[in-house]
Formats: sequence, C-alpha cells, structure tokens
Amino acid sequence: MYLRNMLSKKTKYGLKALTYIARKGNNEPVQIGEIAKHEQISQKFLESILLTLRKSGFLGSKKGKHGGYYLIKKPSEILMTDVMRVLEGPIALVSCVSLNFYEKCNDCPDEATCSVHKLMIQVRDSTLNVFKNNTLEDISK
Amino acid sequence: MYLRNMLSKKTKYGLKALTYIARKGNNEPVQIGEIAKHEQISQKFLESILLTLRKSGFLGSKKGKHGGYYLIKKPSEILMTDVMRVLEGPIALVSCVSLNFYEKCNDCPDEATCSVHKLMIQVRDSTLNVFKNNTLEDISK
DNA sequence: TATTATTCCTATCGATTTAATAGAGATTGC
DNA sequence: GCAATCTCTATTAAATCGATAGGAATAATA
Repeated sequence: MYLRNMLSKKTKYGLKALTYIARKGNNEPVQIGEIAKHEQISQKFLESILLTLRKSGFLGSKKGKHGGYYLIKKPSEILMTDVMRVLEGPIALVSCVSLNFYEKCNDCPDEATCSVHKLMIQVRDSTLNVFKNNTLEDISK
Repeated sequence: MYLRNMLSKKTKYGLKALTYIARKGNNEPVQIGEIAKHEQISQKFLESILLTLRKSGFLGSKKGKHGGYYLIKKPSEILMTDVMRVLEGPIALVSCVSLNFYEKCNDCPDEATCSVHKLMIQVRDSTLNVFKNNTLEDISK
C-alpha cells in the first residue's frame, strides 16, 4: 500500500471539485451533493473544502433551492499557484525556502552552507514553475 | 508559525548527516554523537536514521570504540533521487503518478481525465529532474 | 580479562494532523 | 410554509511523527 500521502485529500478533492465545476462550462450553481456523488467524495468533507474555496475568492455561492457553487473567474484566469497555496498551504517543503511564509529554521545555524536549503530551493522553484504554468483550464482539458 | 512540514525531519536530518560526513573528506568513521551535536539533532533519533541509511547501502558502519559511519560511495556518485526515495519515500505526491510505487487511486474512475493526475505528473517530473541533477557532492559544496 | 565507547534493535509515548461525521442554523425558491 | 441547500461549530477516530528509553552486541585498548 502506498503509505506517504503528501498531497492531502483536501487538495485533491478541492481540485477535483473545481475541475468539475469548470467543465460544466455555464455559470449555473453546482450543488455539493452532485459533485460529491460524481467524484466519490464525502459530502460533509467536501462542504468544508468548498467553503474554504469560497472564502478565498475562487468560488461564489448561492444558498437555498437551486443553490450551489460557481466559479467567479474564468478557468483560464485561475492559477494553480494560488489554488495550491489555499488548499495545501506553502509550496516550499521547508519554511526556510518559502517565498510567502519564510521562517528561519530554529536548528540550522547557517542557511548559506545548509545542503537541505540548497536542494529545497531548487525543488521549490521547479514546483512553482509547474503551478505557474497551469491554470484551471489547463488541467480541466 | 509555519505549519505544514512536508519534508520530514527524518529526511532533513538524514541529508544533513550525509553532508556532514561527506564534508569530512576522509574515510574515517564519524560518530553519531559528533554529528548530532554539530547539527543539533536528537542523537537517538539520528541513530535510527543512520541505521536506515546503512541498511540502504549509503553508509557503512563500524562498531565499538572509534566506530562510526562512513560513506560507501563517493559523494559524486550518490544521487538525490535514491537518497530521497529511502528517506522520504516515493517522490510522487499521489500514488497514481508514482513511477516506482504506482497504485491506482481507489476513488478516481479515470486517470486519463483526472485533473489532479495531470497536474501531479508534471510536479513529479520536475521534482525528479531536480533530484536527478543533484548528487551529495553538489549539495555539500 | 575488564572496561569503555560505540553501533544496533525493539518498544513505547505524547503531540499533532487528517479525514470524516454530526447536528443545528441561515437562506432561498416555490 | 416547506423543502433544499449552503454555513458553521464541535467532535472523533485513526494515523503519523518526532522523540525517548533501555539494553544487546561488538570492537578497541589498557
């Protein structure tokens, strides 16, 4: 069994939900239940994820009958960099190489000579590059 | 405070220890205690990490007085791809894009149309590329 | 041989995080 | 008014992580 799960289910489900909504094409609100059923996601869990995406400005919502969630921007304008930061958190694997959430490691005496730092800077940049070059439209194709 | 810690301390400490040993240059065994002190790592925790690295063929060990750990191969021959797989586990963030530990996601009905799959393939490749292009020598400079 | 320094091995623990669940409240459409 | 839907808070079970403890095995050396 695949043990390490470095991409949280929150992110995975969030991306799937955004994709599902994007693929619908129109601007009609899509209901949580419909997404949960199609993507085989726990509805209650998905509720909290969509709420996060709404509060972060990716989704709009409408309550009551025929309510649901809809995209606020065009899929081509939704960058993975932004989505990932909201769902998964900082992109850097260690705080000392984070662009947006930098923090010195409490143990490491000198970043300039730290081999982990040196390696993780590169991983950050290459990952960031992927996220910068992918919009919701790209991954929904 | 930086919450997500996607790179485990095991990996971080393991890389630091390998670097420490590599920087010594000679082939004399280096003791756990010395590494732990220098790198500010819990000695007991480091013991288990070095044991893992030995069992995986990166380090040799010598017991008893004047014992310790030493590199089996030259730093320039130790690829980060291999080290990371041993310390951190699969490089892919989700099992369905893992080259060495592939497993179908139990929920996802079709990888071909899965947006998460599409994105994570790219992340895997770019990260793999970084690890392939870095040896222990490179990060120890 | 006795002593000391070191690696080796197993077991356990506390804290944190994750994924999921429950239930009630607020709003909207009909 | 009623049903459908999002909103919010709280709780829980399981897993994982980092750390710790204690002793067994081995090697050097006096």
